[in-house]
Amino acid sequence: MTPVKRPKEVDENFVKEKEAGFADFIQRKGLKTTRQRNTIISVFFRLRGHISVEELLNEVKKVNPRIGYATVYRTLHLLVESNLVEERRFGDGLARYEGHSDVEHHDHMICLECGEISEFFNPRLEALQEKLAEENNFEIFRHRLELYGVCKDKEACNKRKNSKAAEARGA
Amino acid sequence: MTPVKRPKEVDENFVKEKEAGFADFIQRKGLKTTRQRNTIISVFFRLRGHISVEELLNEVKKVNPRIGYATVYRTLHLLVESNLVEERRFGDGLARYEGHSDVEHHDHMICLECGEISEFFNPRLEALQEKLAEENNFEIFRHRLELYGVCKDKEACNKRKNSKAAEARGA
DNA sequence: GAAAGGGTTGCAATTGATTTGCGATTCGAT
DNA sequence: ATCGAATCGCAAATCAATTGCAACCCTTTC
Repeated sequence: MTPVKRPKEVDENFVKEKEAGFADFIQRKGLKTTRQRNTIISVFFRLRGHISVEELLNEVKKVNPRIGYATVYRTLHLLVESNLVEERRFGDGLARYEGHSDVEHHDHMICLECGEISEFFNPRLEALQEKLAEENNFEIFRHRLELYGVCKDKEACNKRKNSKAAEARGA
Repeated sequence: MTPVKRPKEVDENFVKEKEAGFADFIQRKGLKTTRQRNTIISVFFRLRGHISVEELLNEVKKVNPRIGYATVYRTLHLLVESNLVEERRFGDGLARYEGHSDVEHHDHMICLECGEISEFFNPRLEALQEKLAEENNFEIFRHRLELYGVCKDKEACNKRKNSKAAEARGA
């Protein structure tokens, strides 16, 4: 298995690249650059993990409190359309967004106890999927694989669960 | 690849088994058998494929027009809780339900053109997932794999797409 | 560098799926 | 048949997400 590691610190080059990519997209589409969009994407690409709209909006509001849900939603749609961001749904009923192409395609393992989402990538898995599609006369554009279960390391798992619970009470 | 085949005809034994399983569950939980629940599960297990709540309600209303959304939703939740039915979401924003354990666990290929959902199962894929989880110190309870793409058989694909479009106009 | 045209924003209202409150009804153990 | 609890049906509420619209702000043009 190849666990996917995300950089720990904000990579300014990465952010710049994304911002440039978005500017390109905006231009190609004949849309406009705006203060709000800049704020949103700048904040978004400095976050890591699987961001919900609410989480993103909270961060965005720290920069510009007048930005509301609608603009965040609309900008996120543009980001998805521009292929700079992927939308995911893990069954808790709300969409999460992930800046990708830094870490290449990957799949997810979701712990039902502590909520930890780990990412992994395995070329044999990918190859096998291609093979199966081939046999079924099907062409894969993208796929989604999610493993739901629990961490075997109960100690670490409980720690995460508790810190999450504390967070929920506190905030 | 092992495509999963569903029986073409309603299998009365299968339906009976499911009904019995549900009765068991209801009893264990100290809940009650009701006319509505009986109707809903009887109708549900005679349908095949990935049923949306609306589809199910339509069918149910043919038997008892007074049954409404709430009861169907509530019954479906019980069915999921009892493990007789699986809930799935394919990204079109509405839940679909599938009676399972007739056809064992399987994954999905979804054509983005014609909407066809095919099912498949591959033991190597399953084994590989287990292996990856093992290496990551993770225990899998369940997983979800969806391949999104297009049928290579354009003719069949278009036919399905058109018949679906016609249906939408007609109904 | 002002005006024009069109995309964008923020807010509130809307949608669409799903859930819930509640009075009326039905179930099932006694 | 009776009684308490579970269930139903409906309408109202919820929740995430979308949309209508008047005010606003980019960009291009002159």
